[in-house]
Amino acid sequence: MARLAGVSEATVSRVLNGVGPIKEQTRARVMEAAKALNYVPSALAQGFARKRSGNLGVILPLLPKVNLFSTHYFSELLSGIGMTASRYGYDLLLLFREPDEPREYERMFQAQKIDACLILGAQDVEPERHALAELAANGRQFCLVSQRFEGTGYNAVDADHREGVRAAVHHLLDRGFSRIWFLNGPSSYSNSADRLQGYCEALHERGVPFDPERVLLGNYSRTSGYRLSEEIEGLVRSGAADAIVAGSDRMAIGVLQGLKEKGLLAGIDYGLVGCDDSEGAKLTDPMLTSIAVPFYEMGSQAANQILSPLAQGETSSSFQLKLPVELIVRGSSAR
Amino acid sequence: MARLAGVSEATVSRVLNGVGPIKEQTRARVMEAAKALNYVPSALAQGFARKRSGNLGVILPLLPKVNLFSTHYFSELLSGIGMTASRYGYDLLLLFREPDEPREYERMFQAQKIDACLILGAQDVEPERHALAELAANGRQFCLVSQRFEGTGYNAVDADHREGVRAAVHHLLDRGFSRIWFLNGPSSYSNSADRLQGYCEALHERGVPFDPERVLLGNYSRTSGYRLSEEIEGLVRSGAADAIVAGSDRMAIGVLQGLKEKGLLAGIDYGLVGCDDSEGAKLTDPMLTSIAVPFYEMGSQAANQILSPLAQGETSSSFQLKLPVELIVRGSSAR
DNA sequence: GTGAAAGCGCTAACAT
DNA sequence: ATGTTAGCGCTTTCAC
Repeated sequence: MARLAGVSEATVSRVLNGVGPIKEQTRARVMEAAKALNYVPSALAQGFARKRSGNLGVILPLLPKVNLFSTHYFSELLSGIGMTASRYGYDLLLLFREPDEPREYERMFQAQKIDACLILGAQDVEPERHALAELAANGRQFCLVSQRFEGTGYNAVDADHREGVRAAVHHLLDRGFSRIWFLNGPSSYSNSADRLQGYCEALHERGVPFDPERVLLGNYSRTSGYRLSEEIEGLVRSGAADAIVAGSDRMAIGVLQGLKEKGLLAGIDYGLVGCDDSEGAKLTDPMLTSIAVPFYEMGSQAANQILSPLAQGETSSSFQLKLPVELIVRGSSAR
Repeated sequence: MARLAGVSEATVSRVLNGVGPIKEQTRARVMEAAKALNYVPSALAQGFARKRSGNLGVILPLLPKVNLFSTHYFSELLSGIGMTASRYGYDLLLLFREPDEPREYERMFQAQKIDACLILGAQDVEPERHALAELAANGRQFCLVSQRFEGTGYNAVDADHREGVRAAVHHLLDRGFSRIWFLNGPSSYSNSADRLQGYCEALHERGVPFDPERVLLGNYSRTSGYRLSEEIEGLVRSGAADAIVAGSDRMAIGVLQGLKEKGLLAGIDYGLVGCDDSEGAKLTDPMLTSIAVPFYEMGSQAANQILSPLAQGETSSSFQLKLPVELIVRGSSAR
């Protein structure tokens, strides 16, 4: 060890960790020795001694063949999380949640693999609720990203999907569309409920009665949108619908492609808006009007909220953030 | 500890690790106690004792605003790596490489944060070569994914890009295109050289002389393809080019969109093929003919090759895998 | 087949 | 301001 090089023992620890008072001279001597020996402390031993791993767990669903969420979603989120975590000296431990396996979040804490965790793509289903309750019961630090659980007070960072869809509907109404349908995703995602609420709210604000018949259900995939385009064609041709707001770009793109095959063009024959402003939104023809979500920022904030108290040894208070979204107008909602 | 519940001490360790001989009776007693106490061994202490972290490092470039690689690429790769790693009881430690920071790969080994690592998106530049040489010098287990370094013998898993582009060129020639240009990416990626070679090879096989003038240079982004579409328009209109093979779907899509704005349609006015068969390939109109790369499989194999010896305590031999790709024909190369 | 004991490399009281 | 010492929770010789 660097003890040979220097003269002391625990002092090395103090110097390297910047703890306690140290004479500038010895500090210099230690640093020098460390450099000379190219000394790198073992994070393993360190963690063991201070009972923390220095890892932030990131739990994410195993996307079998790309579904539900756009991959864009994950990579942006991960980058945001990673950048912020590294600022606090934390590393990311990636944990894939396999579809049917039990969710053993608590286990990772017990094993001391992670000091805290962020949960992406959670769903409001029983096993999930149970796993989260277990974490909460043990006082674990965790934060849900893009999903909230009513009546729990769990930490969460989300985007303001309600407001996004509200803006989208207003936009369509402003453009002269009046029979707007809403294509939503599964209700196990709180996002879905949020968007539906935004849809209703906007209609209400403009004096348009809400008609539950005008809500369709997909599963967030492009295929589900494509499949529904059959039904939607009829609606558009009969005049029952003149615009669609879809809960994801993927579904919107499915609709756009399906209707195009049937001779109906987005932005001309009907208005179309997606959600998430994924990369795909710029690839369709016409390009897709969509609601941009600050994924990077969400990841960054979630990591910050969780890590900042941990790093300072402070006790953390619960938080629920809702970040603003932005309507990006493109050709699919022209007229 | 479970020692109270059972009767022994080190025996618990033996039972839980399935090491050494143990009477079936005691084994049962220990297991029972473990279950009763809901005992989960500390991976931290375990790692400390046996000097290994149980983590597989995954190094990836911080994609600032999505570039070079499609995000599809990373999520597929990560899933493949994650699945395989979990089979070996390893967790993934994600390490973002910031653009200009020194690449401190070796440091993560010294700190014992990881036992081995996979490097994604490496480039053939000096700092990278240096960092890798350092790893090799210290006998670290690592594997490059989607990048090779000539004359080094480093472990690598790659796709057969040469063969992919070769197939693409043959396909275009078969379809009656004859003045095929190639839009390549930066030469710091071995992929780029591979693809160029496939391009030359195919032309050669069909008796078409290779003309270096017909090679354009982009940076793998959609924008770079879009920008080049200006030049390409001229080539197509003058008859100097009637088809393009691009080194990435992103560049191909940029070209497709740019030329469409100028009134030239892929699959009608010219042939177009991309690489990677990303999600975007199915979103353009016409859809993009592309070369499918088995990213998931590549990740899975890389993890397997690295982890399998580690887990068995065997010594590992070096490997260079090249997985097959598949040409997916769609509208952009019709005629 | 199972205990006993040493020790992995560091941190954190406690002394000085 | 710095040295001493006792572990952190496991694995692993080495005896029995």
